[in-house]
Amino acid sequence: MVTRFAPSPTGYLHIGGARTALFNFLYARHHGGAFKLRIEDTDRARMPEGATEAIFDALRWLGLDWDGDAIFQFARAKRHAEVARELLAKGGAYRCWMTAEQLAAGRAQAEAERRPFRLSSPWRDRDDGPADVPHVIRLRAPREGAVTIDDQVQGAVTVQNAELDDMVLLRSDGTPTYMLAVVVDDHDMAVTHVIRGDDHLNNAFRQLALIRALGWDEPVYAHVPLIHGPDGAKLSKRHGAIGAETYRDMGILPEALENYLLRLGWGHGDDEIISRAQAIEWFDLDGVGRAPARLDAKKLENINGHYLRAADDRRLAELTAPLIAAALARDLDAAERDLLLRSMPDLKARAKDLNELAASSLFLFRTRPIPLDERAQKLLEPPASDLLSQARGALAASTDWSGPALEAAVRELAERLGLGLGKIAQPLRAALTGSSTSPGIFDVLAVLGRDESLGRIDDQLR
RNA sequence: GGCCCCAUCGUCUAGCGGUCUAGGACGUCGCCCUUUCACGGCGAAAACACGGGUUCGAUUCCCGUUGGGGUCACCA
Repeated sequence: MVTRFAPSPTGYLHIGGARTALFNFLYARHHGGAFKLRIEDTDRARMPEGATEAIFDALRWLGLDWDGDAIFQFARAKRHAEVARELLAKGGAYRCWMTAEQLAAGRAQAEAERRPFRLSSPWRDRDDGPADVPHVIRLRAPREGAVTIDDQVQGAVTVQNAELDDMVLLRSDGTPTYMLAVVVDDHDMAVTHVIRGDDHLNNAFRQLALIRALGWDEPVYAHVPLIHGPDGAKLSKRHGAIGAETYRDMGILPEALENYLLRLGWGHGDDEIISRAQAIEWFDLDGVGRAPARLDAKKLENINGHYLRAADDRRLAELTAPLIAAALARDLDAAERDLLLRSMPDLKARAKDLNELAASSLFLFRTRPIPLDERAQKLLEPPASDLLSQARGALAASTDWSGPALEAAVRELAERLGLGLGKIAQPLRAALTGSSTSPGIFDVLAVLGRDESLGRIDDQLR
C-alpha cells in the first residue's frame, strides 16, 4: 500500500498539512507501506521563493521522512495532457469552446434566479468547433445516478451525479488542471490510500468520475476533518501560528508537536503521551474523529514541557546555545557551553519551551556585576543585606563547595537565626541570578562555582 | 443559497444499547510538597445541543430542528 502527502508550496508547511502528513506517514508505517511526497507546484504565479524547501525543511524537522524522491507535479504536465488527449480520443472527454464570458453570464443568471449554477456545455455532444480557436477539454461526466464513496473516516458518503458538472481537464492554454494532475499522479505513483483534509471530500467525487472514465483502480479515501482556530473558525493567518516552522521558532520540540497533532482528532483510549514507535503501532483510520478540532496552545505547551523534561541534556544545550548567543550578542565559549550542559537538568525542569529555557539560563553567562530585575532589587533591600552577608560567611566557611554541603551550611545558619530558609535563600537568589526565580539555589551555587558565587554576592554587599 | 460533513466538560477526547450517579488529559480553582519558579501529589467545579421516535432500556440506533464546518473556478 502507498500513501502520499501532496502539499502545494505556499511558503510554509500548514499545521493542518503537518497533521495530514503525519497521518499518512503513520498509516503507511503501520501497514508496512510506502509514504510518498508530491509537491503540487503547478500554480507557478502563487509560489513564493523557497517555498518547496520550506516544506522539505519542516517535514524533516518533524522527522516525517518520505520514501523515494519527491515528485514535482509541474514537471509532469506533458504526461497529464497526454492522458487528457487519450481520454478525449476514447470519448470520455470533449472539447468545449465556451468562453469565460459565457460561463460568467451563466453563473450570474443562476445567481439572479437564486438557483444553483449547473454547467451545461453545448459542446458536450458536438465536436465541430473551430480547432484553431482556444478551447478546453472537459470530462464527459455521468449525469444520471449517484456515486458513493466508502470513506474510511467519514463513512459512506453519497453524491448525486447531477450535482457534479463536467470539469475542465485541460485548460485552453493546454495546461492541466489540478483535478487531472492529482488523478494522474496518484495513479502513476501507485497511491492506494488518499488521506487528506476533508476540504477535498467534494473533489473526491469529481476525481473518482475521472478515474472511472480512465478505467483505473480506485484508491481508498480517508478525509480528515480540518483543524480550526481557538474560535472554531477555519484556521487562517489571523490566528497567528499556522506554519509548522512557527512552532519551531516558538521553541516547541518536534516530538511534542507530533504528539499534540496526533491527539488532535485521533485518540487511543486515555493515552496522552505517545511515542513515535507507539504511534506507528496504534495508528489507524478508525480512531480518527469526524468533527473538526480546535488548536489549544496551552495543551501544546504542556506537552512540550513534558518532552523538554524528558529530552537529552546535550541535545537541549545544543538547541539552546544559539538562542543564548543571540540574547547575549556573543557566542558561548567552551567553558560556558559546559556550564550550560551541567545546568541543564535544573533548567529544563522549569521551562515549557526552548525560548524560556534560553532565557532562564542567561544568568549563568552574565558578567559581574550582574544586572538585577525589579523583584531581585526588592529582595536585597536593607534587612536582607545583613542576612546576605551572614550567608556569605557561612558559604565561604564551607570546605566542600557542593550542593548538599552548602545547603547544610545555610540551613544551619537559618536555624541559628530562627528563620525560615526562604528568608536567606531569596536574597541569595537575587544576588546570584539577578532574579526572584531560578533553579534550586544550592544547585545554582554549585554550578556557578565558589569564586563566581562569592563574587556575585560581594557585588551586592558593597 | 445548493450539495456534503459534523455535534460528550471552556478545549482535546474515552464511550461503539444496560458496566454512565459519563472516564482521562489540558486549562481553571482549592490543598499538600517547598528556598523561588516549575515539577509532582490530592481534591473540586465543569459535558451527553434540542425535539421526536425505535427499544424492556438510549450518550450510544433512526428522523427532524438548531448550531458549526466544508465545498461550489480554465486555484490548488
